[in-house]
Amino acid sequence: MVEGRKRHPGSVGLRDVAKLAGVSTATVSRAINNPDLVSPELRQRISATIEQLGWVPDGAAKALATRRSYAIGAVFPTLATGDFARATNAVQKELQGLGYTLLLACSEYDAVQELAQVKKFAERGVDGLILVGRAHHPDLYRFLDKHRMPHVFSFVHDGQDEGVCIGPDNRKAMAGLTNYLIEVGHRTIAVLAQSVENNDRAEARLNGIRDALAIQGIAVRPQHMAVGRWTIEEGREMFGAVWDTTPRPTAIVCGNAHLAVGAMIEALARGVDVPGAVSIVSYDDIDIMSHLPVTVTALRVPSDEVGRNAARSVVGMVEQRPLPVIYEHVPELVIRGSSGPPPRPA
Amino acid sequence: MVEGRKRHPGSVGLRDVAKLAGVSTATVSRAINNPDLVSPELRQRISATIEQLGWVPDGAAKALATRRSYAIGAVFPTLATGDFARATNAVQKELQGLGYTLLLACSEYDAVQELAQVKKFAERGVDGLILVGRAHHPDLYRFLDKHRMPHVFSFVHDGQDEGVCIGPDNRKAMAGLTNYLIEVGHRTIAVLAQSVENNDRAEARLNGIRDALAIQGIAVRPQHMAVGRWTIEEGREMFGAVWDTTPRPTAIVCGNAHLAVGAMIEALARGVDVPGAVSIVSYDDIDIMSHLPVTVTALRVPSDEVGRNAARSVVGMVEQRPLPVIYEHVPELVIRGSSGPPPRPA
DNA sequence: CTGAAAGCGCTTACAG
DNA sequence: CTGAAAGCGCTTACAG
Repeated sequence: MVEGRKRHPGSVGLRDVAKLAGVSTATVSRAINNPDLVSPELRQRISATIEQLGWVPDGAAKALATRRSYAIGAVFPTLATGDFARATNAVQKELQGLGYTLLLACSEYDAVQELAQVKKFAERGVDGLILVGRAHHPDLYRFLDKHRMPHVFSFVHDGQDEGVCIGPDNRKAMAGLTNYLIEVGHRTIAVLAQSVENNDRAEARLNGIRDALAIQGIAVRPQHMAVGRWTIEEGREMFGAVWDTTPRPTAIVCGNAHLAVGAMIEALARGVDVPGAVSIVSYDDIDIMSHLPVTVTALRVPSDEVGRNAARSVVGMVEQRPLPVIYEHVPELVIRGSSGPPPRPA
Repeated sequence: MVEGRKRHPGSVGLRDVAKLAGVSTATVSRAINNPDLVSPELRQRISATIEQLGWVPDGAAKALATRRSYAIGAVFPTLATGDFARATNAVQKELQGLGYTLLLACSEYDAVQELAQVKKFAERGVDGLILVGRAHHPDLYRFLDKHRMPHVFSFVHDGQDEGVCIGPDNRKAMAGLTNYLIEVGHRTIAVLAQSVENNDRAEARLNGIRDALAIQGIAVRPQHMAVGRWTIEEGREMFGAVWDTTPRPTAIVCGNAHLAVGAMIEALARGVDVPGAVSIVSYDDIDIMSHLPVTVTALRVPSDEVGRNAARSVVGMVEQRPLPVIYEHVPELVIRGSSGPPPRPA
C-alpha cells in the first residue's frame, strides 16, 4: 500500500485540536470561522484547546480549501522615494485592519519585471493587486483580465473609463501649479522633469505643464528642459543646466520633491535670489521643504491617504462590497517662500 | 453521495495541462520542478501545453504539499524613515533573486502588534522572518522557538550569543562617534536622542555615548539631554532645548538623521556658527546632509546592505545551506563641515 | 447544532 | 523515465 508523506511529527493540526476537544474537525473549523454555528459550550472548549495546544492554523490549507488567500500584492516602482514608502506603510496598515496581508515588490520602474512580479503574486494566490500608474506591460492587462484579478492603479487619476484609479490627476495638478506661476506673472519657465521612461505620472505632469503654458501660447525652450530621476544631486545639476542659459528662466517647475530640494539648494549655494530672481516650485511636498532657509512652494500629495484608499478599494473589489473610498486626491498647493512674481525687467 | 465543492469553472489546473499533454499530473509536476527526471520530448510538449493554456500553478496547493512557502515575512518598525524603506527595498530584491516573496508589516514600534504580525505571518506559512532589533515581546521568542521559525535580527549586532544579528553595533558605533568629538577636544556634549521605548537600537546608541564619555569621567548634563522621534521639526525644537542652557554644549550628538538635520537647520536659522560655536554630528547619513549650507558629519549605515544580508541570512537558514553573509556592518564615519574643535574658551 | 467525508490543486514515495 | 494514488491541512455541502 502506498503511503505518501507523513505529517511533520512535532506540529499540531486541526485534527489534534479536534481529537483533544472530543469533537469533529468540522466543528473546530466552524468554531473559528463561524462561531454562531457552534454551541457556546463547545466553542468555549475548543478555544481552550486551541490555546492549550498553541495551534496555528495553516494558511496554505485554508487558502486551498476556500480559494481565498486574504493577501494583496502591491508593486511599487521603488521605496527609495519617501512617497511610495509612506504609501506602502499606509497600505499595510489598512490591509491589516481589513484582515489582509501585504505582499510587496519593487519594479525599479521596469515594466517587464513588474509583469513577472505580478505573475508571481498570482501564483501566490493574492486576492487582488495594487499597482502604481496606468502604464504597464501590454501582457499585464491581458493577464489581469484573463485571471479576473481585482486591481487598482494608484497615484493616478484621470478621466478615462477603464480601471479604478486612486490618486491625484497628475496632469491637472501640474497644470494648476503652472497656472499659479503664470498668474503671478511668469512667462519664461524652465522644467526639471523626471524621466518619463516607464513613468506615466511623470509624462502626465509634463503634459500638464505644457497644457497650461500652451493656453498662453508659450512653450518650454529646449535649453530650459532638464531630465533626471530623484536625487538632490541631480536637482542641483539640473538647476545649473537651465539657469546658465539665455534667456534665463524666471521660474522653475520641478517634477518631484528631491529635484526641487536640489534646485533650491543649488540656488542658495550660488547666491541666486529665490524668489527675487527665480521662483522654484515642486510637485510633491516633503518635510525638509518647510525648513530650508527659503521654504519651497509645493503641491502636497497625500501619499498615505492614496495608499489607504488604494487598499480599501481593492479589498472592496475582492469582497464585492462597497467600501467608502476616495478616488481622486486633489493635491493642495502649499505656497511658501520660494515663489513670487518674476523680477521686473531691468 | 456527498459531493463537496466544485472546481472554479474557468480556471485551468495541473490536471488540465496533464490531460491535454497526454501525460500524468506527476509528470507535469516533475517537468516543472525536476526537469531532469523527464524526457526532453515530454518536457518540451508539457511546457508548450502550459504556455498554450496559460496555466499558473497554485501556490497554496504547492505550499500545502511541500510544506514550504518560499515566502519570508519582515516586520519593520515603520517605513517613514528612509533607512528602513531602503532596507525593505533591498530585502525584496534579494529575496526575489533567491526565489522568495516578501510579506511586509510595520509594527509602528509596538511590540504587541509586532507579535500579532509575526503570528499572522506564521499562519501564512512563511519560511522565515526578518525582524529589526533585538528587543521584542517575550512571547515572541517563545513562539519562534516553539515553531522552529528561522529568523534574523537586523540593524543590530552585538557580542551576545543568541540569535543571528545583522547590522551595525549601535553601541560601539555611537561610542566611536562620541570618541571622535572627544578627540577633537569636546567635553561638554549634548544629546538629541530618539525615544528608547521599544527601540533597543536607540538605547544602545545612548549607552555608546555614555560609554565613551564615562572613560573621560564625563556625563551628559540633564539639560543637555533631549528626546524625540524622527522629524526635522523635533530636531529643531530639541536643538533649542539644549542650546539655551548653561553651560552651553560645544557639541551635539544626534540619535538619527532627521533630528540632526533639524538641529543643523535650527542652528543655521539662529545664526549659530557651526562648527565654530558648536559641532553637530549624527548617527545615520542621508542625502540632504551633504547638501546643506553646512554639511553634516555622520555615521553612514548601509541600510541596503543590511537588508540584503538579512535576506541572504534567513534564506540560508531556511535552506540549510550556508550563503555568504556579512553579519556586522561597521558604519563609516563621514566627517563633513559640521564638526571640528570646540570654541576656545574666551 | 454536529459529524463523516469529499474536495481544494498540488507533490512524491512507490512500483514498474 | 512514467503513472496511479495517497496525502498535505483545511472547509463545507449534505445528512441527521
